[in-house]
Amino acid sequence: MVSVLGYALLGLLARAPSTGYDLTRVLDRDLSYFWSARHSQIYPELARLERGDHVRHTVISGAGPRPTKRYEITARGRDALTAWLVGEPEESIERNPTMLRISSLWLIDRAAARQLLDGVRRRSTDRLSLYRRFAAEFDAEPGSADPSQPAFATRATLEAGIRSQEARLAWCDWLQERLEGSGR
Amino acid sequence: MVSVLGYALLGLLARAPSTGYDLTRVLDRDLSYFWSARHSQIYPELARLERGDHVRHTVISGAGPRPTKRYEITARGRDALTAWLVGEPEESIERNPTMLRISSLWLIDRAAARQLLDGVRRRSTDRLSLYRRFAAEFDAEPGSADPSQPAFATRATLEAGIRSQEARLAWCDWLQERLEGSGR
DNA sequence: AGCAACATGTAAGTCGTTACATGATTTC
DNA sequence: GAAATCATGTAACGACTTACATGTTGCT
Repeated sequence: MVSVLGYALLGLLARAPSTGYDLTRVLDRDLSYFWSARHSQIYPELARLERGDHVRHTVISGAGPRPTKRYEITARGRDALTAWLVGEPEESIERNPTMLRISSLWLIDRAAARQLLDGVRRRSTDRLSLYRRFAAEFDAEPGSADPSQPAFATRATLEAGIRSQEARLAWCDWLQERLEGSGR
Repeated sequence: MVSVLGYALLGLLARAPSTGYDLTRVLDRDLSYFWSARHSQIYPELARLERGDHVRHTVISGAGPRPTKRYEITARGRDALTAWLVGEPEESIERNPTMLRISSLWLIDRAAARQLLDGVRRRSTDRLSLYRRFAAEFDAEPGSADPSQPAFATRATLEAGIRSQEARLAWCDWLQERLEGSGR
């Protein structure tokens, strides 16, 4: 039994062998816009994946107080990952704090509503420009057009992020018009 | 200290007094497309909100083995809710299993990729038609155009859902073209 | 010499899900 | 009279966050 976090780690390890620290940089610090995890979750999960023979490690030289471990995916791990990709999707339980706030928008006056909406718009704008910058970098590389390359998949997730933020910004305009339009 | 789930419950109770069972129907079964919770989480959370004087209950006649409790929001609860609405947003940690799958799309062949993408498209289409049906119902009512009515806020979240799904479907088309276009 | 980055682990606590438990009222 | 719905609670477990703990290497 592999958890979703386990599949996230397998997906990264299928791209390149990495240390737990490398994986943490991707999932905690960097561009973790569709999955995130802290190192305190990642290290135990790697140990569990190893117990299930989905990854294996070799000790390499490194700067930590403990032995530095370089993990790589096993054949069994790769099989489990590809089986999951086309398998039944988990019920994605949406938990969207922004929309939760919006659902109580009727409680506050127009000025407060504008403030709330401006915050949403600003964060969305920031996200969008970040994604567009990354997407441009990928488009400059050759691998991003080849479906068998990791860069292709990353570019696809970036496109989803871009379109999602564009849609949200258009929604902000729609809502603002409805707010201002009413003689409240 | 009120949790996000606490604010979700306060938001519902600000609309109408309810039993824990009523709240469960909304957050677990019904249209819980931006927040969800099970009854085992809701009942203890209501008790905690009551300890903090954010809600209060009165016992009414009902069909359960225990006394049926009708909760209503207090002035303090309403203040906490409106303060949260315009306060600092929590870091919304995106956890998107669909995009996690897509990020490993490069591992599988064209047929499997098409299968994965078709699943995404189908679920998105279903969601979209559901949201559109609900939105049409709201548009028929008068309150949905008045920003001080709960129906206005619900209609706004529905619009966000609609636009989000439309964007995802357009993204599916984009990705499919890029997949088929390459002579893989 | 000092600081940032490297590097891995555990512990305590919160949030959320699944399962256990119970029994009255309404509908067919 | 059987089944669905109403109605509230607890227990065990898994997922995730925050905090504790430690020490090396490389850069300035």
